[in-house]
Amino acid sequence: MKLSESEENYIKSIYKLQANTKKVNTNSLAGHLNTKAASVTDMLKKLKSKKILEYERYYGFRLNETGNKEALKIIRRHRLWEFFLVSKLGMAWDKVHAIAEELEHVSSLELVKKLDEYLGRPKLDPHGDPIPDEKGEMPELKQVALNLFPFKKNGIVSSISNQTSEMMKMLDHYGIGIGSQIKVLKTFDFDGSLQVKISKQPACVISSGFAQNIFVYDD
Amino acid sequence: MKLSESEENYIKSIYKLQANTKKVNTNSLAGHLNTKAASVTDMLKKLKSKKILEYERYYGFRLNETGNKEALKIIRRHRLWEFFLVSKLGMAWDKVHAIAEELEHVSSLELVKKLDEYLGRPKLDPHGDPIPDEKGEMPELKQVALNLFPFKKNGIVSSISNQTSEMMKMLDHYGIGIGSQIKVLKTFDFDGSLQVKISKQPACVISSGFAQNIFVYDD
DNA sequence: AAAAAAATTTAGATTTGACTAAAATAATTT
DNA sequence: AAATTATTTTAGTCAAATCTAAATTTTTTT
Repeated sequence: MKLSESEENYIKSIYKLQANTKKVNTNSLAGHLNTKAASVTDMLKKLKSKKILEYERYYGFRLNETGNKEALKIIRRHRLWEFFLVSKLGMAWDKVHAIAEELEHVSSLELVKKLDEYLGRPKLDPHGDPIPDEKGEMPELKQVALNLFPFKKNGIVSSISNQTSEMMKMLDHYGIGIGSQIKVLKTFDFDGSLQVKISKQPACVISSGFAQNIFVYDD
Repeated sequence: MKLSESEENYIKSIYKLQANTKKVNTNSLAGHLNTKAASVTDMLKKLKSKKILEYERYYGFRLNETGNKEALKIIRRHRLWEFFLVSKLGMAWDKVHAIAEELEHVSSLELVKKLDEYLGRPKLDPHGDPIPDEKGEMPELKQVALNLFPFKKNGIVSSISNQTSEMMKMLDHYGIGIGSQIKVLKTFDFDGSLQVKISKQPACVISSGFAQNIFVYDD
């Protein structure tokens, strides 16, 4: 299905709004997209005619199966790009959203597939939101601060909640970045510090305060 | 300067055409952009009013200083993305142009800067075309097949002119990829094979046929 | 259940970019 | 240098996506 940038933005917003309410209404979508209700109505007709949307006038709307699949593809691209921008380019996680909003509309299947592989098939984006897989399945995972992560489990670093340069220096020193493998071996009750193993490096000890800012999910 | 996708495509095409002829004419631009002369005229007026274009009706046109700078920015983005797609995602060099045509319109300055750094500030794209630097300067470099590259000079691999899986296997074996450092130590006249040093690996010998497909530029 | 308020849709305009057909201008040929 | 041909521009449409203002439908209030 070939979709315009605008259609894709509508689909994405409807997808997000319909998670909360059974039927989405025109005004809330207009609010979400920063546009006017009349413009929304126009687009709803178009999406209905493209058989992406269940829509009866005056009664609200929601995406059908096809629409949901399209939404998941767009969200997948968005989150993969966010992951790329943070983990590879080292951009701050609060700056990547706007750029990913543009990149997500480049829809080459091969590109998305190769990008996913290159990034190591990440499951969560840097905000901790799940990245739908190729089939549109959402991994049911949550990220947890490293100090709350269970012992001896393989974790993957999904985000860092402190983007200061001091934090960066420490991350760099320990060789920790988005996507790194990490395992907690034990904790010391005295000051809450943790012994951890990072990828293939020898085990080391990190402070509790440091660990609180490192978010991890179950591999 | 904020430019629409369409405006950017016009600017890019004018830039390319004006390299050959002093003044660009409407029909050739229409041909280049796969559109009609009348549409071109409309856009010329717009670009003139945006003070990007020197244009007198019926007499041809060319970009002014501002226009040239904008063109170079777009070309820079295009070629950096092509480099990314080939060197990092491993896409075939004849497939990346179409995708880069879309990616090039994402114009965040920070994105371009970080991408450039991440890629190691490449000077040529995978087709051997120069990548303008941040200031819009075009490096004056040409790629040469490795078998014709001078001895003992540091070269950077810029493209591979044979994208078969057999070739890929060999490249992989030798640890050669787009962006690799390479130096020719000597050649053997008997069969034209070359002793080369690749990045920090120990020197090794490669066949002349292999070297003919590896393009390199002077570092 | 009628009136008032809120939400939604329609009608008509606007902008961007493209198109066709006709008119204007430039270049070429005789 | 006049006529023909080629190129370019103008005039008028069209489609996508937006908007405002008015009309319609639903919901809420009295």
